Amino acid sequence: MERTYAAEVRGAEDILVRGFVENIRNKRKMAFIVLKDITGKVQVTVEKGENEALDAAVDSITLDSVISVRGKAVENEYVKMGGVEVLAREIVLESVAAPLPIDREEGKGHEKSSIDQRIDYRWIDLRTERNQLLFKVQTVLVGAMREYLLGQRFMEIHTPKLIGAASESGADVFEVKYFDRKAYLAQSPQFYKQMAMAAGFERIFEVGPVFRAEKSFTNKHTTEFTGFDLEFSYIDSFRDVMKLEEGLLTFALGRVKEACGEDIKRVFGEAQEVIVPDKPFPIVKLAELYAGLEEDYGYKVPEEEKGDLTTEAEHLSYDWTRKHFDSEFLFVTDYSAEKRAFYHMRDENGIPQGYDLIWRGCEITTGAQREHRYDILKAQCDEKGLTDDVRFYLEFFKYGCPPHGGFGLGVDRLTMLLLGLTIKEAMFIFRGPNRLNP
RNA sequence: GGCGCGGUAGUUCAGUUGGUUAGAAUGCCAGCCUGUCACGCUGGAGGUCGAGGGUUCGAGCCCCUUCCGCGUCGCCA
Repeated sequence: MERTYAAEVRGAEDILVRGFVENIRNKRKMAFIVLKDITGKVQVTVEKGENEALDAAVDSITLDSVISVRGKAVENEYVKMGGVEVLAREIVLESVAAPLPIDREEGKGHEKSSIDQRIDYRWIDLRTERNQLLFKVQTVLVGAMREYLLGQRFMEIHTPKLIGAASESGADVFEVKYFDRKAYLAQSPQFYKQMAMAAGFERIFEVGPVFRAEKSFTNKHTTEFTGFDLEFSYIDSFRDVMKLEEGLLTFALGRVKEACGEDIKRVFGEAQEVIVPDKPFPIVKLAELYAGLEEDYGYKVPEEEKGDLTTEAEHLSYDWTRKHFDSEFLFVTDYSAEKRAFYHMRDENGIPQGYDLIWRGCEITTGAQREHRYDILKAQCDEKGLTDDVRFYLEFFKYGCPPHGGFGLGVDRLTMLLLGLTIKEAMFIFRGPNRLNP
């Protein structure tokens, strides 16, 4: 018999619902079971004393067991939850759950277990409506971004994550054993994205894992995350890259609001409003941002930090951006060349032609026009002392390569900020310096 | 790596100046209860107080060592 989803139960003579037992109120003559599946919840009602097998099943059900229930669906205004119930004729206990080792939700007189404890039993934690909505939102978000790009002649590619040379800096990559040699986990698809440009692909993107061997302990860092990277050719300036990202995010947020905006507010709180930008994102130079923060909040950057954005400034920028531009997004440009990657193009004054995008006070993107002229690129590479490490990469630019640029966007950070969470809460499974399981 | 904080029932937490048998809520188990919906009521089980050492008549509490974890900064997406 075909299964009916909990949210779709209406009056019916014979129906089958299947799911987890979210709650059970087992009384003398009656039992009420709240069954939950991916769509929602429905009450299963059992009139006891008529069917021994049924009574026995009810008595052995524990919280979070998995059951299949056949019965009659009746619309009944006395049922607070959904106004409909399934009067059970048969209950099959598919799987019995032992008492749960964590509390997923706040209950009477207690908080839910800490996120770290919940991650130990993440599969149980993920059963909540809240967490399942999170991944629905992420699916809509990434799906919309893909749709947007496919509509603009982008191709989706998949670059290797197992690489032979420690790229970019060499310090923050994971080393793995590769037969009798060493290999490394890709800390960015950067070089391969650019190789695709040299290959004449013109416009590509990739959604895939990125590994960073950094002992970062913050609520927005993880050692493995999902990067949304793109790169495209024949641009005139890094402003073209910013323009594209602005269009992409505006489109994707529109889709998220449409599909999940109300659910997000209901589940994650009224304050979690999805705001679809309705005008261009403001753009400021890093020095201008610091001047603004000093003026409005008395924030002074330490001299040695001036070329980069500090965490405190990043947080302050949220309020500052809303106040001055009525925007949640902020493009920041004109970082110092020492702090930026060697492959960023620089102008005649040595200013990197790139940007960071800050959303709700958190960096979500670094983008730039890339240096595609071999001689200049090699010189910038020499300056950072990386030439030996990236010899293969430099080859990409020797045999013809269009001007191009692109950016990398953190999918997990995007999700986290969208729902007002920390990185640990926003990821399917968090990975950190002290966390390699489950 | 720097700085800060913390480890007490399955879970979330209390635990007074060092003083009998370490408490509560929730969960779990048993019993009662025709319609509950955070169901209710009664009873019960459940602890090497992270580990080791020390001070003391006496340590969950004070001291030392050690392990584990978290927060935050730097780093970045």
